[in-house]
Amino acid sequence: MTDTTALRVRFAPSPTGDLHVGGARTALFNYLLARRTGGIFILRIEDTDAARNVPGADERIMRDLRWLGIAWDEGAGVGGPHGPYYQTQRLDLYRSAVERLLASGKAYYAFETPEELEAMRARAAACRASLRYPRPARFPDESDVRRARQAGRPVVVRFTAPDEPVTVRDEVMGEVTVAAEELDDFIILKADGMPTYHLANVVDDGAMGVNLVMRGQEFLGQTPRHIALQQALGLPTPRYAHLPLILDMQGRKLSKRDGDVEVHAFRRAGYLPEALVNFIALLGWSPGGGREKMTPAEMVELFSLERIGRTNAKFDREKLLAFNTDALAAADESRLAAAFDDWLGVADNPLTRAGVPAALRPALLRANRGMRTFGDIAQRCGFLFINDDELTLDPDAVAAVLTRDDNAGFRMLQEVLPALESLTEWTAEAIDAQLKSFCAARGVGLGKVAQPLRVAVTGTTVSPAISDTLALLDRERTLNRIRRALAARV
RNA sequence: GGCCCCAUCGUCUAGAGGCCUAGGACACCGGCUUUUCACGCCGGCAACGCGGGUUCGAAUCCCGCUGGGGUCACCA
Repeated sequence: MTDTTALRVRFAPSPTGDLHVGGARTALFNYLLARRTGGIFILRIEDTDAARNVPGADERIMRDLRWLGIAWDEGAGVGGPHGPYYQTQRLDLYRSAVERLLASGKAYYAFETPEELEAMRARAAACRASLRYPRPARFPDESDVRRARQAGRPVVVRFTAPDEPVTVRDEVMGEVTVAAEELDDFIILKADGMPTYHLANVVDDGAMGVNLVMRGQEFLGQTPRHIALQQALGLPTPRYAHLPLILDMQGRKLSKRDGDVEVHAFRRAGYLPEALVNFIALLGWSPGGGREKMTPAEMVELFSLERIGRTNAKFDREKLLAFNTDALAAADESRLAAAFDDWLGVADNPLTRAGVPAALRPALLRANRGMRTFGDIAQRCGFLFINDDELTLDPDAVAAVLTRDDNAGFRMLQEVLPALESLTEWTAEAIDAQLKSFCAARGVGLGKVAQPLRVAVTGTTVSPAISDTLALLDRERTLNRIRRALAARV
């Protein structure tokens, strides 16, 4: 194919909820292909289902795409020469398409109620067949429409499906032919005057010059309808590339049941967008050669339609977690700081509720190297955001570390307290040195001292390295907490 | 159920007839490191769904079976 015109691709979500990882991958692949080929990536909002639209969902989807680093050249939020990019603002276009179809006998009015259609479907199902709408010998005319309206019946427009088989040449799935009998006279204009997805999608792709449609495989079966519509409307048929699906670990269509699947949920949990993007890029695509870790720029460089697979992929959170751990470890200081700030702005946990002073952030990040998500910081450092007199010691931790062996832990606390009190330079390094010399002098392992201290100042057995834990907490609060623990000893 | 798509370790995948005693990553198991949890390091386990062909030779090509998924809306 030696097409010299630039590729025009699009991502066309309906604003019915947050962007989930499946949609994010579709958007990503379209974006990568556009960047790779010097094409244009369009974002169009398909909001023709008034009942399902969620106010603000469009903005949230855009917010999530931006966070992922997926930028669009034309579309909602940025404008462009083919706008507006919200389908509810393009209704005239669909109506005139319907008019043309009606005028040329390629579409006709129908008046059944949902209940009647349901009954027809039930009858068809009884004969173990799916319903094909019975096309009338004579198409209703305007006077029939008037009568139907007066009778309070719904008025829809149906497309006259072709009586020839339709072949989709899909660039991922190959050639797929659907027999004419499989095509039925589907609705293109709903009773509320809104176009259905099929019509609006085809009309807009035509109007926006979209010449390659890349979307989820669940649409493959609909594509013959779209091609038939394009032909009836005199529109060119774009290239198609249907992506394999992303399933949950049970092998079912990804849903909320399997845990959070929204991009925003991962942002709030403390994932890095580059890790998420890298991970979802590998669901259904592979650069080959065992290559996995890539920067966005490398993905653009390596991406190609030919390397998209055909088998559905399961969404493995464990592997994503591993990617995030690695990305966090690989991020340089400024990147990490920026991502942490971002996370503090969107997450909701004891840390963010307390408000983390900017001055404390670098130390927090340093003390938590090896974390898997930013969420780990909240788990490991919550003790910093509790008042000394409100800190409660976990009974299990006390039993295991302080009272056990005839209060060995408490006694150790008693002994190490003076060593800490005498320390004036309160840095992790100084604390570390002091604790080590204390241990060396007594001939005990650091663990024997660290755990009692950890329980006394955090109330738990888990926190950053003991020197970091104490340094983070500050001298006065550390000593105060040790004294309180000792005083509380029965 | 009709139609369509798919089929390599538990998972994501590499593999485009001999390079495969099938490679990598995650998970898992074992060990090391260690001040807790993580992190890190080393090692190990683990797959071509089944049956027929084609071929000197098949994970790679063809057919059937089985299994999985999608779709059959006035949702997209």
